[in-house]
Amino acid sequence: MTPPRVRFAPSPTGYLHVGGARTALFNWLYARKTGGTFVLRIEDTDRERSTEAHTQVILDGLRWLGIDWGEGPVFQGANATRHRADAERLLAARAAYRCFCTREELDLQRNRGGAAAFRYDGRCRRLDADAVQARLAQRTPYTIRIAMPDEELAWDDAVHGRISFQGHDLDDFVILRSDGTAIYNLAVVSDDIDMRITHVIRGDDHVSNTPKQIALYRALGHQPPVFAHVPMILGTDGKKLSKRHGATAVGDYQQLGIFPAAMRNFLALLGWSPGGDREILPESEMIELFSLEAIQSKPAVFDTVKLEWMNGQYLSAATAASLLPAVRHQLESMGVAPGARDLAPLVDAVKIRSRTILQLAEQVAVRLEGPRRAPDDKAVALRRKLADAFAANLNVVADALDAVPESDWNAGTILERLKGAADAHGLKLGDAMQPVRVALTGTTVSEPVNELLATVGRSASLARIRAAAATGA
RNA sequence: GGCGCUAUCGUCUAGGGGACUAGGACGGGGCCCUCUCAAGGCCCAAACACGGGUUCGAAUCCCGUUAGCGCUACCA
Repeated sequence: MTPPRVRFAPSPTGYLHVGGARTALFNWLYARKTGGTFVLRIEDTDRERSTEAHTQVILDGLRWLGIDWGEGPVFQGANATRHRADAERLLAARAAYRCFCTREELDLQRNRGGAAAFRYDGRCRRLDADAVQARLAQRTPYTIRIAMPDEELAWDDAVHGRISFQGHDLDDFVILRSDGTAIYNLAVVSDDIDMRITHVIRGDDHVSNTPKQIALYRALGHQPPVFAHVPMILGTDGKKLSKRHGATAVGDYQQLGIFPAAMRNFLALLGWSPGGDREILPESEMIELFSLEAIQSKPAVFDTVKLEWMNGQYLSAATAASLLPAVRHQLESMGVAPGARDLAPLVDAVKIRSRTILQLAEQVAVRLEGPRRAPDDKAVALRRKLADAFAANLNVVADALDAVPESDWNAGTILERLKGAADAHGLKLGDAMQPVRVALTGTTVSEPVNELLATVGRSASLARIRAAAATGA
Protein backbone atom coordinates (compact mmCIF):
# COMPACT_ATOMS: atom_id res chain seq x y z
CA MET A 1 0.00 0.00 0.00
CA THR A 2 1.62 3.23 -1.13
CA PRO A 3 1.25 6.14 1.27
CA PRO A 4 -1.65 8.48 0.51
CA ARG A 5 -1.16 11.84 -1.15
CA VAL A 6 -3.67 14.53 -0.28
CA ARG A 7 -3.90 18.14 -1.24
CA PHE A 8 -5.39 21.41 -0.12
CA ALA A 9 -6.20 23.59 -3.10
CA PRO A 10 -7.44 27.08 -2.22
CA SER A 11 -7.99 29.74 -4.80
CA PRO A 12 -6.26 33.01 -3.90
CA THR A 13 -9.36 35.11 -4.43
CA GLY A 14 -9.97 35.93 -0.79
CA TYR A 15 -8.71 35.38 2.72
CA LEU A 16 -8.29 32.00 4.35
CA HIS A 17 -11.84 31.21 5.41
CA VAL A 18 -12.42 29.10 8.52
CA GLY A 19 -14.15 26.51 6.33
CA GLY A 20 -11.10 26.28 4.11
CA ALA A 21 -8.87 26.13 7.15
CA ARG A 22 -10.83 23.17 8.48
CA THR A 23 -10.63 21.39 5.13
CA ALA A 24 -6.89 21.96 5.19
CA LEU A 25 -6.74 20.65 8.73
CA PHE A 26 -8.60 17.45 7.87
CA ASN A 27 -6.25 16.85 4.95
CA TRP A 28 -3.26 17.51 7.15
CA LEU A 29 -4.56 15.26 9.92
CA TYR A 30 -5.15 12.47 7.44
CA ALA A 31 -1.67 12.82 5.98
CA ARG A 32 -0.07 12.80 9.43
CA LYS A 33 -2.17 9.87 10.54
CA THR A 34 -1.32 7.73 7.53
CA GLY A 35 2.23 8.84 6.92
CA GLY A 36 1.09 10.38 3.66
CA THR A 37 2.06 13.59 1.91
CA PHE A 38 0.19 16.87 2.14
CA VAL A 39 0.48 18.93 -1.03
CA LEU A 40 -0.45 22.60 -1.20
CA ARG A 41 -1.75 23.81 -4.54
CA ILE A 42 -2.79 27.37 -5.28
CA GLU A 43 -5.61 27.42 -7.82
CA ASP A 44 -4.95 30.71 -9.51
CA THR A 45 -6.60 30.02 -12.86
CA ASP A 46 -9.08 32.84 -12.30
CA ARG A 47 -6.66 35.57 -13.28
CA GLU A 48 -9.19 38.32 -12.71
CA ARG A 49 -9.60 37.70 -9.02
CA SER A 50 -6.42 35.93 -7.95
CA THR A 51 -3.78 38.03 -6.20
CA GLU A 52 -0.33 37.52 -4.77
CA ALA A 53 -1.45 39.17 -1.54
CA HIS A 54 -4.23 36.63 -1.03
CA THR A 55 -1.79 33.80 -1.62
CA GLN A 56 0.46 35.22 1.10
CA VAL A 57 -2.42 35.57 3.55
CA ILE A 58 -3.46 31.95 2.95
CA LEU A 59 0.08 30.68 3.46
CA ASP A 60 0.44 32.75 6.64
CA GLY A 61 -2.87 31.49 7.98
CA LEU A 62 -1.88 27.88 7.39
CA ARG A 63 1.48 28.39 9.08
CA TRP A 64 -0.17 30.13 11.99
CA LEU A 65 -2.43 27.12 12.50
CA GLY A 66 0.60 24.84 12.43
CA ILE A 67 -0.46 23.20 9.18
CA ASP A 68 2.67 22.56 7.15
CA TRP A 69 2.91 21.08 3.68
CA GLY A 70 5.29 18.49 2.33
CA GLU A 71 5.09 19.69 -1.25
CA GLY A 72 4.30 23.01 -2.82
CA PRO A 73 2.96 25.51 -3.04
CA VAL A 74 2.49 24.66 -6.67
CA PHE A 75 0.66 27.21 -8.74
CA GLN A 76 -1.99 25.82 -11.01
CA GLY A 77 -1.36 28.54 -13.56
CA ALA A 78 2.03 26.96 -14.25
CA ASN A 79 0.29 23.87 -15.60
CA ALA A 80 -1.72 25.63 -18.29
CA THR A 81 0.09 23.83 -21.08
CA ARG A 82 -0.76 20.40 -19.71
CA HIS A 83 -4.38 21.40 -19.11
CA ARG A 84 -4.66 22.42 -22.70
CA ALA A 85 -2.96 19.27 -23.93
CA ASP A 86 -5.42 17.17 -21.92
CA ALA A 87 -8.33 19.02 -23.49
CA GLU A 88 -6.88 18.45 -26.96
CA ARG A 89 -6.38 14.80 -26.16
CA LEU A 90 -10.04 14.49 -25.20
CA LEU A 91 -10.95 16.29 -28.39
CA ALA A 92 -8.93 13.85 -30.47
CA ALA A 93 -10.53 10.91 -28.66
CA ARG A 94 -14.00 12.39 -29.36
CA ALA A 95 -14.65 12.52 -25.63
CA ALA A 96 -14.94 16.27 -26.08
CA TYR A 97 -15.96 18.63 -28.87
CA ARG A 98 -15.60 22.22 -30.00
CA CYS A 99 -18.46 24.56 -29.18
CA PHE A 100 -18.79 27.64 -31.34
CA CYS A 101 -21.76 29.12 -29.48
CA THR A 102 -21.18 32.70 -28.42
CA ARG A 103 -22.01 33.98 -24.97
CA GLU A 104 -24.93 35.85 -26.51
CA GLU A 105 -26.36 32.68 -28.04
CA LEU A 106 -25.93 30.88 -24.73
CA ASP A 107 -27.64 33.70 -22.86
CA LEU A 108 -30.50 33.47 -25.30
CA GLN A 109 -30.88 29.74 -24.66
CA ARG A 110 -30.68 30.41 -20.97
CA ASN A 111 -33.45 32.99 -20.96
CA ARG A 112 -35.76 30.80 -22.95
CA GLY A 113 -37.39 28.19 -20.75
CA GLY A 114 -36.34 29.90 -17.54
CA ALA A 115 -32.80 30.49 -16.35
CA ALA A 116 -33.14 28.02 -13.49
CA ALA A 117 -33.84 25.15 -15.84
CA PHE A 118 -30.99 25.86 -18.27
CA ARG A 119 -28.80 23.12 -19.57
CA TYR A 120 -26.65 23.38 -22.65
CA ASP A 121 -28.50 21.56 -25.37
CA GLY A 122 -25.39 20.08 -26.98
CA ARG A 123 -26.08 21.55 -30.42
CA CYS A 124 -22.37 21.85 -31.31
CA ARG A 125 -21.87 18.20 -30.41
CA ARG A 126 -23.98 17.36 -33.45
CA LEU A 127 -21.99 19.52 -35.87
CA ASP A 128 -20.57 17.42 -38.70
CA ALA A 129 -16.91 17.53 -39.70
CA ASP A 130 -17.50 19.93 -42.59
CA ALA A 131 -19.35 22.43 -40.44
CA VAL A 132 -16.56 22.33 -37.89
CA GLN A 133 -13.92 22.85 -40.59
CA ALA A 134 -15.85 25.76 -42.04
CA ARG A 135 -16.00 27.54 -38.68
CA LEU A 136 -12.36 26.79 -38.02
CA ALA A 137 -11.46 28.28 -41.42
CA GLN A 138 -13.33 31.44 -40.43
CA ARG A 139 -11.36 31.51 -37.20
CA THR A 140 -14.57 31.41 -35.18
CA PRO A 141 -13.60 31.29 -31.47
CA TYR A 142 -14.62 28.14 -29.66
CA THR A 143 -14.61 26.51 -26.27
CA ILE A 144 -14.11 22.81 -25.69
CA ARG A 145 -16.92 20.93 -23.99
CA ILE A 146 -16.91 17.42 -22.62
CA ALA A 147 -19.23 14.95 -24.35
CA MET A 148 -20.95 13.77 -21.21
CA PRO A 149 -21.55 10.02 -21.39
CA ASP A 150 -24.97 8.67 -20.51
CA GLU A 151 -23.87 6.36 -17.74
CA GLU A 152 -23.81 6.12 -13.98
CA LEU A 153 -21.21 8.32 -12.31
CA ALA A 154 -20.90 7.07 -8.75
CA TRP A 155 -18.37 6.71 -6.00
CA ASP A 156 -18.05 5.49 -2.43
CA ASP A 157 -17.55 8.68 -0.52
CA ALA A 158 -15.40 8.20 2.57
CA VAL A 159 -17.76 10.29 4.67
CA HIS A 160 -21.15 9.89 2.97
CA GLY A 161 -21.06 6.38 1.61
CA ARG A 162 -22.23 5.74 -1.92
CA ILE A 163 -23.29 8.75 -3.98
CA SER A 164 -24.59 8.29 -7.49
CA PHE A 165 -25.39 10.61 -10.41
CA GLN A 166 -26.59 9.89 -13.93
CA GLY A 167 -24.65 11.31 -16.86
CA HIS A 168 -27.84 12.38 -18.62
CA ASP A 169 -28.69 14.70 -15.74
CA LEU A 170 -25.46 16.62 -16.31
CA ASP A 171 -24.75 18.88 -19.26
CA ASP A 172 -21.77 19.09 -21.57
CA PHE A 173 -19.82 21.57 -19.49
CA VAL A 174 -16.98 23.67 -20.82
CA ILE A 175 -13.50 22.37 -20.01
CA LEU A 176 -11.38 24.82 -22.01
CA ARG A 177 -12.14 28.51 -22.49
CA SER A 178 -11.91 30.15 -25.89
CA ASP A 179 -8.64 31.73 -24.75
CA GLY A 180 -7.20 28.24 -24.30
CA THR A 181 -7.18 28.20 -20.49
CA ALA A 182 -8.74 25.43 -18.46
CA ILE A 183 -11.96 25.60 -16.49
CA TYR A 184 -11.86 24.50 -12.85
CA ASN A 185 -12.99 20.89 -13.26
CA LEU A 186 -10.43 20.10 -15.96
CA ALA A 187 -7.60 21.86 -14.16
CA VAL A 188 -8.36 20.00 -10.94
CA VAL A 189 -8.51 16.57 -12.53
CA SER A 190 -5.46 17.18 -14.71
CA ASP A 191 -3.44 18.35 -11.70
CA ASP A 192 -4.68 15.67 -9.32
CA ILE A 193 -3.67 13.03 -11.83
CA ASP A 194 -0.31 14.67 -12.39
CA MET A 195 0.35 15.00 -8.66
CA ARG A 196 -0.77 11.40 -8.07
CA ILE A 197 -3.34 12.50 -5.51
CA THR A 198 -4.95 9.46 -3.87
CA HIS A 199 -7.51 11.12 -1.57
CA VAL A 200 -9.49 14.25 -2.36
CA ILE A 201 -10.77 15.70 0.91
CA ARG A 202 -12.80 18.84 0.26
CA GLY A 203 -16.01 20.69 1.12
CA ASP A 204 -19.51 19.37 0.51
CA ASP A 205 -20.10 22.13 -2.00
CA HIS A 206 -18.03 20.02 -4.38
CA VAL A 207 -20.17 16.89 -4.40
CA SER A 208 -21.93 18.05 -7.52
CA ASN A 209 -18.56 18.61 -9.21
CA THR A 210 -17.51 15.07 -8.44
CA PRO A 211 -19.51 13.24 -11.14
CA LYS A 212 -18.15 15.72 -13.69
CA GLN A 213 -14.65 15.01 -12.52
CA ILE A 214 -15.22 11.26 -12.56
CA ALA A 215 -16.32 11.60 -16.19
CA LEU A 216 -13.05 13.42 -16.85
CA TYR A 217 -10.98 10.74 -15.10
CA ARG A 218 -12.62 8.07 -17.23
CA ALA A 219 -12.17 10.01 -20.45
CA LEU A 220 -8.54 10.61 -19.58
CA GLY A 221 -8.09 6.93 -18.78
CA HIS A 222 -7.32 7.24 -15.09
CA GLN A 223 -8.69 5.73 -11.91
CA PRO A 224 -10.45 8.38 -9.76
CA PRO A 225 -9.06 8.96 -6.25
CA VAL A 226 -10.97 8.35 -3.04
CA PHE A 227 -13.33 11.25 -2.40
CA ALA A 228 -14.23 12.53 1.07
CA HIS A 229 -16.68 15.41 1.25
CA VAL A 230 -16.69 17.23 4.55
CA PRO A 231 -19.76 19.18 5.70
CA MET A 232 -20.19 22.92 5.31
CA ILE A 233 -19.75 25.40 8.12
CA LEU A 234 -22.79 27.54 8.84
CA GLY A 235 -23.44 30.81 10.66
CA THR A 236 -25.69 30.93 13.73
CA ASP A 237 -28.69 31.53 11.45
CA GLY A 238 -28.12 28.21 9.68
CA LYS A 239 -26.94 29.88 6.48
CA LYS A 240 -23.57 29.31 4.90
CA LEU A 241 -20.95 31.19 6.89
CA SER A 242 -20.13 34.53 5.27
CA LYS A 243 -18.84 37.99 6.05
CA ARG A 244 -22.13 39.19 7.43
CA HIS A 245 -21.75 36.68 10.26
CA GLY A 246 -18.72 38.64 11.46
CA ALA A 247 -15.28 37.13 11.65
CA THR A 248 -14.84 34.35 9.08
CA ALA A 249 -11.18 34.71 8.17
CA VAL A 250 -8.56 32.85 10.13
CA GLY A 251 -6.65 36.13 10.43
CA ASP A 252 -9.60 37.68 12.26
CA TYR A 253 -9.23 35.17 15.05
CA GLN A 254 -5.51 35.71 15.20
CA GLN A 255 -6.28 39.42 15.71
CA LEU A 256 -8.79 38.62 18.42
CA GLY A 257 -6.15 36.84 20.45
CA ILE A 258 -7.16 33.24 19.79
CA PHE A 259 -4.41 30.63 20.14
CA PRO A 260 -3.55 28.61 17.06
CA ALA A 261 -3.79 25.42 19.10
CA ALA A 262 -7.25 26.36 20.37
CA MET A 263 -8.42 27.29 16.89
CA ARG A 264 -7.11 24.02 15.53
CA ASN A 265 -8.77 22.05 18.30
CA PHE A 266 -12.07 23.83 17.79
CA LEU A 267 -11.99 23.45 14.02
CA ALA A 268 -11.17 19.75 14.30
CA LEU A 269 -14.24 19.19 16.46
CA LEU A 270 -16.47 20.98 13.98
CA GLY A 271 -17.77 18.04 12.01
CA TRP A 272 -15.43 15.47 13.46
CA SER A 273 -15.43 13.69 16.78
CA PRO A 274 -12.99 11.20 18.22
CA GLY A 275 -15.98 9.43 19.80
CA GLY A 276 -16.81 9.57 23.47
CA ASP A 277 -16.46 12.73 25.52
CA ARG A 278 -13.12 14.11 24.44
CA GLU A 279 -13.01 17.88 23.90
CA ILE A 280 -9.53 19.21 24.53
CA LEU A 281 -7.20 17.25 22.30
CA PRO A 282 -3.47 17.73 22.01
CA GLU A 283 -2.15 17.58 18.49
CA SER A 284 -0.71 14.11 18.92
CA GLU A 285 -4.03 12.61 20.02
CA MET A 286 -5.88 14.42 17.30
CA ILE A 287 -3.66 12.74 14.76
CA GLU A 288 -3.86 9.39 16.51
CA LEU A 289 -7.67 9.39 16.69
CA PHE A 290 -8.45 10.95 13.32
CA SER A 291 -10.37 9.08 10.66
CA LEU A 292 -12.34 10.08 7.59
CA GLU A 293 -15.19 7.77 8.53
CA ALA A 294 -15.76 9.61 11.80
CA ILE A 295 -16.46 12.88 10.01
CA GLN A 296 -20.04 14.07 10.39
CA SER A 297 -22.16 14.22 7.26
CA LYS A 298 -24.31 17.16 8.31
CA PRO A 299 -23.24 20.81 8.35
CA ALA A 300 -22.07 22.44 11.59
CA VAL A 301 -22.75 25.88 13.03
CA PHE A 302 -19.68 27.93 13.92
CA ASP A 303 -20.14 28.90 17.58
CA THR A 304 -17.67 31.63 18.53
CA VAL A 305 -18.73 31.42 22.18
CA LYS A 306 -17.51 27.86 22.41
CA LEU A 307 -14.35 28.81 20.57
CA GLU A 308 -13.65 31.47 23.19
CA TRP A 309 -14.32 28.99 25.97
CA MET A 310 -11.86 26.59 24.39
CA ASN A 311 -9.31 29.36 24.02
CA GLY A 312 -9.77 30.09 27.72
CA GLN A 313 -8.96 26.46 28.45
CA TYR A 314 -5.70 26.75 26.56
CA LEU A 315 -5.01 30.09 28.23
CA SER A 316 -5.38 28.73 31.75
CA ALA A 317 -3.16 25.81 30.90
CA ALA A 318 -0.41 28.05 29.54
CA THR A 319 2.36 29.33 31.82
CA ALA A 320 2.84 33.06 32.26
CA ALA A 321 6.30 32.78 30.77
CA SER A 322 4.99 31.23 27.57
CA LEU A 323 2.39 33.98 27.29
CA LEU A 324 4.80 36.86 27.72
CA PRO A 325 5.83 37.43 24.09
CA ALA A 326 2.23 37.59 22.91
CA VAL A 327 1.26 39.84 25.82
CA ARG A 328 4.14 42.24 25.18
CA HIS A 329 3.23 42.37 21.52
CA GLN A 330 -0.36 43.15 22.37
CA LEU A 331 0.58 45.81 24.93
CA GLU A 332 2.78 47.44 22.37
CA SER A 333 -0.02 47.74 19.87
CA MET A 334 -2.13 49.23 22.69
CA GLY A 335 0.51 51.85 23.27
CA VAL A 336 1.44 50.54 26.71
CA ALA A 337 5.14 50.43 27.60
CA PRO A 338 5.84 48.15 30.57
CA GLY A 339 9.51 49.09 30.67
CA ALA A 340 11.67 46.75 32.68
CA ARG A 341 8.76 45.59 34.83
CA ASP A 342 8.39 41.81 35.27
CA LEU A 343 5.03 41.02 33.70
CA ALA A 344 4.76 37.40 34.78
CA PRO A 345 3.01 38.10 38.11
CA LEU A 346 0.54 40.39 36.38
CA VAL A 347 -0.22 37.74 33.78
CA ASP A 348 -0.75 35.15 36.48
CA ALA A 349 -3.08 37.51 38.30
CA VAL A 350 -5.45 38.00 35.37
CA LYS A 351 -5.01 34.83 33.31
CA ILE A 352 -7.87 32.95 34.86
CA ARG A 353 -10.29 35.78 34.16
CA SER A 354 -9.44 36.03 30.46
CA ARG A 355 -10.51 34.07 27.45
CA THR A 356 -8.25 35.71 24.90
CA ILE A 357 -4.82 37.32 24.85
CA LEU A 358 -6.58 40.55 24.00
CA GLN A 359 -8.64 40.51 27.20
CA LEU A 360 -5.60 39.45 29.17
CA ALA A 361 -3.42 42.27 27.87
CA GLU A 362 -6.21 44.74 28.55
CA GLN A 363 -6.27 43.71 32.21
CA VAL A 364 -2.51 43.76 32.48
CA ALA A 365 -2.52 47.28 31.08
CA VAL A 366 -5.04 48.40 33.70
CA ARG A 367 -2.84 47.07 36.49
CA LEU A 368 0.14 48.80 34.95
CA GLU A 369 -1.38 52.17 34.18
CA GLY A 370 -4.72 52.40 35.94
CA PRO A 371 -8.21 52.51 34.44
CA ARG A 372 -8.02 52.91 30.67
CA ARG A 373 -11.58 54.05 30.27
CA ALA A 374 -14.36 55.71 32.25
CA PRO A 375 -15.72 53.64 35.16
CA ASP A 376 -18.23 51.08 33.90
CA ASP A 377 -21.93 51.07 34.80
CA LYS A 378 -21.57 48.87 37.82
CA ALA A 379 -18.73 50.99 39.16
CA VAL A 380 -20.82 54.12 38.77
CA ALA A 381 -23.77 52.43 40.44
CA LEU A 382 -21.61 51.40 43.38
CA ARG A 383 -20.30 54.91 43.85
CA ARG A 384 -23.84 56.26 43.79
CA LYS A 385 -25.09 53.65 46.22
CA LEU A 386 -22.30 54.25 48.75
CA ALA A 387 -22.52 58.03 48.24
CA ASP A 388 -20.31 59.80 50.79
CA ALA A 389 -19.12 56.49 52.20
CA PHE A 390 -17.37 55.78 48.91
CA ALA A 391 -14.70 58.43 49.40
CA ALA A 392 -14.68 58.03 53.17
CA ASN A 393 -14.03 54.29 53.00
CA LEU A 394 -11.35 54.87 50.44
CA ASN A 395 -9.57 57.20 52.83
CA VAL A 396 -9.90 54.70 55.66
CA VAL A 397 -8.18 52.11 53.51
CA ALA A 398 -5.52 54.54 52.31
CA ASP A 399 -4.71 55.57 55.87
CA ALA A 400 -4.36 51.96 56.96
CA LEU A 401 -2.21 51.12 53.97
CA ASP A 402 0.00 54.15 54.38
CA ALA A 403 1.36 52.48 57.48
CA VAL A 404 2.49 49.44 55.49
CA PRO A 405 6.10 49.83 54.45
CA GLU A 406 7.22 48.89 50.97
CA SER A 407 9.02 45.84 52.34
CA ASP A 408 5.79 44.45 53.82
CA TRP A 409 3.70 45.16 50.74
CA ASN A 410 2.35 41.71 50.00
CA ALA A 411 -1.07 40.11 49.72
CA GLY A 412 -0.92 38.56 53.22
CA THR A 413 -0.05 41.72 55.11
CA ILE A 414 -2.40 43.84 53.06
CA LEU A 415 -5.33 41.54 53.81
CA GLU A 416 -4.63 41.78 57.56
CA ARG A 417 -4.53 45.56 57.46
CA LEU A 418 -7.66 45.76 55.36
CA LYS A 419 -9.59 43.54 57.75
CA GLY A 420 -8.23 45.41 60.72
CA ALA A 421 -9.23 48.79 59.29
CA ALA A 422 -12.70 47.60 58.33
CA ASP A 423 -13.19 46.18 61.84
CA ALA A 424 -11.99 49.33 63.52
CA HIS A 425 -14.41 51.49 61.55
CA GLY A 426 -17.31 49.06 61.65
CA LEU A 427 -17.31 48.61 57.91
CA LYS A 428 -18.48 45.58 56.01
CA LEU A 429 -15.45 44.12 54.29
CA GLY A 430 -17.11 44.48 50.87
CA ASP A 431 -17.86 48.15 51.40
CA ALA A 432 -14.18 48.76 52.03
CA MET A 433 -12.92 46.49 49.25
CA GLN A 434 -15.20 47.36 46.35
CA PRO A 435 -14.38 51.07 46.22
CA VAL A 436 -10.70 50.12 46.16
CA ARG A 437 -11.33 47.82 43.24
CA VAL A 438 -13.10 50.60 41.40
CA ALA A 439 -10.31 53.05 42.21
CA LEU A 440 -7.64 50.72 40.85
CA THR A 441 -9.41 49.29 37.81
CA GLY A 442 -12.50 51.32 37.03
CA THR A 443 -14.54 48.13 37.32
CA THR A 444 -16.12 46.00 40.02
CA VAL A 445 -14.33 42.92 38.74
CA SER A 446 -10.84 41.69 39.57
CA GLU A 447 -8.80 39.22 41.54
CA PRO A 448 -9.15 39.54 45.36
CA VAL A 449 -8.47 43.15 46.34
CA ASN A 450 -5.47 42.38 48.53
CA GLU A 451 -3.83 40.57 45.62
CA LEU A 452 -4.77 43.39 43.29
CA LEU A 453 -3.06 45.89 45.58
CA ALA A 454 0.01 43.70 45.75
CA THR A 455 0.33 43.39 41.97
CA VAL A 456 -0.33 47.06 41.31
CA GLY A 457 2.28 48.06 43.88
CA ARG A 458 2.37 50.39 46.84
CA SER A 459 2.85 53.83 45.38
CA ALA A 460 0.55 53.37 42.38
CA SER A 461 -2.17 51.84 44.56
CA LEU A 462 -2.12 54.63 47.11
CA ALA A 463 -2.05 57.29 44.42
CA ARG A 464 -5.06 55.82 42.65
CA ILE A 465 -7.01 55.41 45.89
CA ARG A 466 -6.35 58.99 47.01
CA ALA A 467 -7.19 60.32 43.58
CA ALA A 468 -10.48 58.41 43.47
CA ALA A 469 -11.34 59.60 46.96
CA ALA A 470 -10.71 63.21 45.96
CA THR A 471 -12.88 63.09 42.86
CA GLY A 472 -15.48 60.90 44.54
CA ALA A 473 -18.88 61.62 46.13
C1' G B 1 -37.53 23.67 -11.80
C1' G B 2 -33.64 19.59 -12.15
C1' C B 3 -29.90 16.85 -9.67
C1' G B 4 -27.60 15.76 -5.10
C1' C B 5 -26.78 15.90 0.18
C1' U B 6 -28.60 16.19 5.23
C1' A B 7 -31.92 15.58 9.68
C1' U B 8 -30.23 13.63 18.20
C1' C B 9 -30.85 19.31 23.54
C1' G B 10 -30.43 26.65 21.33
C1' U B 11 -25.10 25.07 19.55
C1' C B 12 -20.89 21.19 18.95
C1' U B 13 -21.64 16.11 19.52
C1' A B 14 -21.78 10.46 21.75
C1' G B 15 -24.62 6.44 20.22
C1' G B 16 -24.78 2.52 14.62
C1' G B 17 -30.90 -3.08 16.70
C1' G B 18 -31.74 -4.64 23.50
C1' A B 19 -26.43 -1.54 27.90
C1' C B 20 -31.34 4.75 26.65
C1' U B 21 -34.91 6.87 32.24
C1' A B 22 -30.75 9.05 25.18
C1' G B 23 -24.45 10.52 27.63
C1' G B 24 -20.72 14.71 27.43
C1' A B 25 -19.31 19.86 26.24
C1' C B 26 -20.59 25.21 25.23
C1' G B 27 -24.40 28.47 26.48
C1' G B 28 -28.68 29.20 30.24
C1' G B 29 -30.60 28.62 35.46
C1' G B 30 -29.57 27.36 40.74
C1' C B 31 -26.41 26.17 44.95
C1' C B 32 -21.42 25.93 47.26
C1' C B 33 -16.89 28.81 47.70
C1' U B 34 -16.47 34.26 48.40
C1' C B 35 -14.70 41.34 49.32
C1' U B 36 -16.42 41.36 43.35
C1' C B 37 -15.81 38.66 38.90
C1' A B 38 -13.84 34.49 37.06
C1' A B 39 -11.99 29.57 37.91
C1' G B 40 -13.48 25.13 40.43
C1' G B 41 -17.27 21.72 42.66
C1' C B 42 -22.42 20.05 42.89
C1' C B 43 -27.39 20.26 40.82
C1' C B 44 -31.47 21.62 37.17
C1' A B 45 -33.98 22.67 32.43
C1' A B 46 -33.09 21.21 27.39
C1' A B 47 -33.12 16.67 21.74
C1' C B 48 -33.88 11.36 18.57
C1' A B 49 -38.31 16.32 12.46
C1' C B 50 -43.02 13.63 10.96
C1' G B 51 -45.57 9.19 8.96
C1' G B 52 -45.32 4.30 7.54
C1' G B 53 -42.80 -0.30 7.44
C1' U B 54 -38.95 -4.50 8.94
C1' U B 55 -38.21 -6.80 13.85
C1' C B 56 -39.86 -10.10 19.85
C1' G B 57 -37.48 -5.16 20.17
C1' A B 58 -35.85 0.99 16.25
C1' A B 59 -32.53 7.14 18.00
C1' U B 60 -30.05 3.11 15.29
C1' C B 61 -32.26 -0.58 9.20
C1' C B 62 -35.87 0.49 4.78
C1' C B 63 -39.56 3.66 2.27
C1' G B 64 -42.20 8.15 2.01
C1' U B 65 -43.29 13.25 3.62
C1' U B 66 -41.53 17.75 5.36
C1' A B 67 -37.71 21.10 6.11
C1' G B 68 -32.79 22.91 5.40
C1' C B 69 -28.51 23.24 2.49
C1' G B 70 -25.39 22.70 -2.00
C1' C B 71 -24.71 22.73 -7.28
C1' U B 72 -27.11 23.96 -11.74
C1' A B 73 -21.12 30.14 -15.47
C1' C B 74 -16.12 30.49 -21.06
C1' C B 75 -16.05 31.40 -11.20
C1' A B 76 -13.35 28.30 -8.13
